[in-house]
Amino acid sequence: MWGVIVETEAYSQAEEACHGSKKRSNKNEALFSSPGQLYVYLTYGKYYCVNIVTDKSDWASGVLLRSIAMPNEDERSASGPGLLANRFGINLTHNRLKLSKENGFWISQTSLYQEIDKKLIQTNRIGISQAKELKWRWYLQKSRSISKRASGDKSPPRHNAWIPFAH
DNA sequence: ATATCGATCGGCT
DNA sequence: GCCGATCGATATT
Repeated sequence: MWGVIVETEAYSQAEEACHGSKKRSNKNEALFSSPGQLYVYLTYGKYYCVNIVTDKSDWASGVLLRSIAMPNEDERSASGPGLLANRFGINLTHNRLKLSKENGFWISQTSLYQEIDKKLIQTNRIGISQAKELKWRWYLQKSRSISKRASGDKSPPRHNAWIPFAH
């Protein structure tokens, strides 16, 4: 099972919206681990969210995977962090997992890369109450698989599918 | 088109 | 008891 990551958000210990900005505990320990590991948490009692740790150890950081466009699937099947985790079967047992082929989860460049329109929109993160001013959310402008808009965002296009996964 | 709301639950106060 | 890095349904402009 695979797809193209089309929407992400960044989080860092340096700002208040990051789960690791205030306390370090068993719950968020993964955020402080080394790059390439997963930080998975339960949100709203219902959904899991998946981050990839990016910065050095002992410095909380992560990129939240928000949407993935998948071939031969509904364009919204992994459109949003909770749906994404669901679709890929990721839960708390994957917390602290290191990305690698051996572990069954990894990221690589796709052969479709040349065909994809790589224009990005950079805007505000969704669902946070602090550090709202930071524009640390990015998505592929032409993707049809973007999650709901942040307030004040312009609507992502739902026409003009950006090539690969037309049904 | 935006706004509000309920479901659901582990961790914290 | 309160609160979420959510989602889908419903209500309202």
